[in-house]
Amino acid sequence: MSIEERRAREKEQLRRQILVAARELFVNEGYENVSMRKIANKIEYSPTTIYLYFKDKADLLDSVCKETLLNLLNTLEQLKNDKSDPVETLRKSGRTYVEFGLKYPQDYKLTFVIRPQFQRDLGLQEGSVGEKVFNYLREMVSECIRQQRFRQADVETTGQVLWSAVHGVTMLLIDFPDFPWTEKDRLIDTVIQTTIAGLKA
Amino acid sequence: MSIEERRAREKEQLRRQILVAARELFVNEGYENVSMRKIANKIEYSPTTIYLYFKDKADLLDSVCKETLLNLLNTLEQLKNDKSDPVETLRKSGRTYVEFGLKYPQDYKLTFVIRPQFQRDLGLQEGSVGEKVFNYLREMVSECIRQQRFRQADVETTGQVLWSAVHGVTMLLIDFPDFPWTEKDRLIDTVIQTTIAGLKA
DNA sequence: GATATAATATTAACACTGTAAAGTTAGATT
DNA sequence: AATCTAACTTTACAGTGTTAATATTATATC
Repeated sequence: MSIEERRAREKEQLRRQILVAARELFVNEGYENVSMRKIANKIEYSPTTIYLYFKDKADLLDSVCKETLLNLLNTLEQLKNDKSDPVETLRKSGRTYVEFGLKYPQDYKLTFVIRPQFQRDLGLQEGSVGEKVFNYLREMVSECIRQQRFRQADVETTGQVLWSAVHGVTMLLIDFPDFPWTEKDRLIDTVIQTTIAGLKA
Repeated sequence: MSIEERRAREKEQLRRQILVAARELFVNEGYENVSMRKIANKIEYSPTTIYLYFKDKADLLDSVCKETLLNLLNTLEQLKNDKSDPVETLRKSGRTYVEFGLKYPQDYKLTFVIRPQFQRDLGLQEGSVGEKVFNYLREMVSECIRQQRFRQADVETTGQVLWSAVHGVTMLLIDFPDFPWTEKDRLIDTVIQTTIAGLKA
């Protein structure tokens, strides 16, 4: 069995190698400026080898994005221990989300804009990482409502409102870096605080 | 001079023809699935003719997007007459913005996501249509603050917060059509009302 | 009306792209 | 040692954006 295991390990290694190369290129040069040949060159394999590990270029993108979502989830869940003030935790989560997007802007766009363009029916399938991220948000929100820190309202809608706000400011800051924004940190805080204030009212 | 005029007219006509064909294809098939050859076929000219009217494909996209912004601006400015309640007008403007985005989702994404990817330094140049759209928002917001219907705050920041909210919900609804959203109209209203409520607090 | 000139459109070509099919090679099994 | 099989490569196809050179057309001049 050892041989098979080693083979499986090697196969997994090459898969990861492709993934790492693809992410690096996607992030640095943009998805549509990266060709399968470029990725292949980077890992020193022939272009078509990639197709033995990934169905096509979109599938490769898909796998890269799943990793990104996992990173986001891990980053967020580090805040979960803080059980003191649910509203404060939610605020911090919002900041963390936006900061994640701005720290890896290309990854963020890949995941939340480019991927849905190539991958149809991406509507939070059972057990997906995307679902887990949204579940995190659900928990935070429902705790705020349970403790009556938020106006009594639908958890789903409230969560979606918050997501809209943080996604909006993240996307705008990424896509229009030359726009005369208010000082960035202040803008992000104001977006989050305003939304939270609106949910209390 | 009449001949020159006719020529200029004809030239303008073909330019428009290209623009119309490009918009239709971009909107129906997505920017990256549309080739210059496809556009050329549609207007029954050779592919390279397009290059006599537009610098390249990105320039063509740019022109299409400028038109889209002009449409958005016109749609919004129809609300300007309503001088009664500035907060109500702002709310309506928000709804109109989102509805515009959802009515022409591909145009919206082209303008607010794809274009910035190809066109660098798109930071609201003097006299641009984009600037006019943001000026519209500025006016609305500053009237709300002047009449003390909003908490005393920076007009710029407040405007940017509102833009974040409506852009966010628009993008999410476009990009994740299969997500289990709350009933769409209710979500849009809640996003806008929550943000406005937060700006009052 | 013939010819020169300018504007406009086309053809051919280049260096790419994603990907399918067929061919090759190295290692394990018999 | 022969065979089988998984992994990888070569070749090829139909398509891409774009440039340079060429051809066509319509106007202006003689």
